[in-house]
Amino acid sequence: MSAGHTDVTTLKTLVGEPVIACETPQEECGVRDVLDRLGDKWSVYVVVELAGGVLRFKELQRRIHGGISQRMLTLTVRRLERDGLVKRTVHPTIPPQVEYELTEMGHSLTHLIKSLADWSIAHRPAIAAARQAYDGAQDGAQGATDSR
Amino acid sequence: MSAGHTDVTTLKTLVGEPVIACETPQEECGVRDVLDRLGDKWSVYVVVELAGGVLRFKELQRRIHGGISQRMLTLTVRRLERDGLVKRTVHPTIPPQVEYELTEMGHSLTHLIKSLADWSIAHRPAIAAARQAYDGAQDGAQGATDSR
DNA sequence: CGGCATCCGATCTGATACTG
DNA sequence: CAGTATCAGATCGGATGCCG
Repeated sequence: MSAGHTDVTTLKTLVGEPVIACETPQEECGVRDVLDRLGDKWSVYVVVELAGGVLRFKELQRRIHGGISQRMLTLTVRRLERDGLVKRTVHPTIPPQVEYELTEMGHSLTHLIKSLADWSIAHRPAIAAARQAYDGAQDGAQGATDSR
Repeated sequence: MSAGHTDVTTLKTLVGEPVIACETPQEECGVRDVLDRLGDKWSVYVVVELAGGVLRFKELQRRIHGGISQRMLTLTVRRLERDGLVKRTVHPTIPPQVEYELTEMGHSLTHLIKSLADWSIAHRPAIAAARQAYDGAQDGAQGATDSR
């Protein structure tokens, strides 16, 4: 995805407080690797759904909120498969039946996602509040009067 | 990446945007909140840099290697500020001086990013191998499964 | 120095149509 | 049902220019 990323030097500790250290210079600490995968719109949802068990294509699509398009589900699932996070099994029947499931590695990622979810849930109120405060301040700064 | 992604110019309009409702456990919906923030190209790096301490705009920009443009840094930092992850302090001096630092909440996110980095580093070899195996298996006619 | 606005190319996504 | 191909619209990200 993109070029020009931060190299490791930027991931180092700045003020003595060890934060995210990276030993391999020139490489991006791998953060970008994961983020590129987690970063896209649907991967996480697919992993989450698959965390619950094996699912067929259509079923997987049906479960994902917001309605992922067939195209995106295919792309997402392919990337996850390529990265070894998801295993795809094709049953040569008619009509075709393809099942998806997490690999060992995929499951291990699940735990991180869980942490992210927990954090998110825990801080959502705070984030929402911050958002409102911010937006509110913007309004006030501009306009005057009122309301809201 | 995301549907509701903001541009500074549209930040205000976002306010109470729904977060893809949740049907089952809350895990899924909460994830989106965080992911939208972690998902974009630079947020994580900014958080990482800020994890080490207070930084001024220019300094922050300088540290993010790969060269983040002023525009993106501004947008990124604004989003983080809006979400209450970063605190922005303006010193009304001439020339202006603006300092950025993580909030309490921002720091707590740092730990998660650390986990992500650790996971990523630990599994990078496996992912690389999976990628190669996948691409290799595709050999035959279609090439081009690029690596990104 | 910090930051907003604008033009513009590069990507990403969804909708649609077609195949095995 | 599962997947591929393609076209069009929405977004993203960088470069540039102006302002306080």
